[in-house]
Amino acid sequence: MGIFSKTCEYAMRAVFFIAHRTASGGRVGIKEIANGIGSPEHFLAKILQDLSRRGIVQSVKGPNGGFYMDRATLKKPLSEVVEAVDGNGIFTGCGLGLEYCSEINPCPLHHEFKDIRNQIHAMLQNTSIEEFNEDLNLGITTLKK
Amino acid sequence: MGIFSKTCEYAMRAVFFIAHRTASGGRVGIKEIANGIGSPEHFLAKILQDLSRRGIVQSVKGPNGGFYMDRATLKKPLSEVVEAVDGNGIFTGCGLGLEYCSEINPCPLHHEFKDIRNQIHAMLQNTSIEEFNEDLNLGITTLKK
DNA sequence: AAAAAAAAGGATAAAAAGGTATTAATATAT
DNA sequence: ATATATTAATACCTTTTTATCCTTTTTTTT
Repeated sequence: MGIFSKTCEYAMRAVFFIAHRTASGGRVGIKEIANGIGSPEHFLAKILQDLSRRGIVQSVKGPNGGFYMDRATLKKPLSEVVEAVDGNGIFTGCGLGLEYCSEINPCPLHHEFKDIRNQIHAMLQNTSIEEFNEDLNLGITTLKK
Repeated sequence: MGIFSKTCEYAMRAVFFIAHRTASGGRVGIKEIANGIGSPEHFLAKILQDLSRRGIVQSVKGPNGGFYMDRATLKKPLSEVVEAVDGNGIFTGCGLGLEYCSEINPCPLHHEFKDIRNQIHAMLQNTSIEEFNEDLNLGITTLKK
C-alpha cells in the first residue's frame, strides 16, 4: 500500500473530479464520477456520503441531482479530505506504532518522523481542492487509473 | 493507520531490539523479543522468519538458540527492513493511487508527493539499524507500547 | 534420547474493500 | 395533485487482505 488507504485515494480523486465539474456550475452523478476516476461505484457512494455529511461535498437527490461543491469548500485544503477519511494518524501517530511516544517521551525515530509528518501535513494544507482544475481542463493530468 | 503497516512496525521494533541485545554478543528468544516490544508472539515469529530468509536477521535453532544479527546487518539501513516487509510502494507508488502516474505522465500531486517519498526514503536509508543501541542502553527510549 | 528453540503451515478473526438491493427525496410530466 | 423517473442514502452481504493464534516439524544442544 501507499501512504494513504484506498478509500482515501478514491476520496481525493473524487473530490478533484467534482471540483472540476463544479467549476462550471453543474452537478455530477455518482456513476459519472466513479467512471471518471476509475473506482467501484457503490464503494465510492459510501465515501461521498461520508464526505457529504462532513460538509466537504454537497449533494441533491432526484432528477438532475448529483454532487457538487460550493465556493467555500472548493477553497478548502486537501488535508481536510484526508483527515475526514483516514483520520489524523498520518499527521500525529508514531512511526513505530508506539502509543506512549511523544515529544517528552520520544521513540528512537520520533524526531525524524516528525519532520516527515509535518511535511506531509504542510503539503496537504497548502494544496486547495480546486487547485488542479486548470490542469484537468487542459488535459495535462487525469484522475483515471 | 500510520505510515507503515502494523507488520512493518513490529519488524522495525523487533530489529532494534535484537540489535541491542546482539551488541553484547548474545541471542534473543522470540518470547523475549515479543515481550520486549509488546507484540503478539506468533505473529512476530512469522515476521522474523521472513526477515531471516531475507538475511536481515540471523537465527539458530535449539537450546541457547535465538535471533541475532551479525556485524554487516547491524549496519544496514532501516529502509531494507521496510522494503522487505511493506515493499517499495511507499517509496515509489503514486499518492493518489494512479497506475499510469510517472515523471512523464504525472498526476496532479506527483511532484509534491515525490519530495515526500524521497524524504522518507532518505531518512530510512540514513538510519542504520544499530543506531539506537546507545539510547536503548541508557534507557532514553523504549520499544514497548 | 530428551529438551529447547526456531521453522513451517494452517486455522481463525478482524478490518478493508467491493457488491446488491432497498429506501427516500425530488424534479418533471401528466 | 399524482404518478413516474431519476438519483443519492441506507442497510446488508460477499470477498479480499491483514492480523492473530495454534499445532506440528525440524534442528540442535545436552
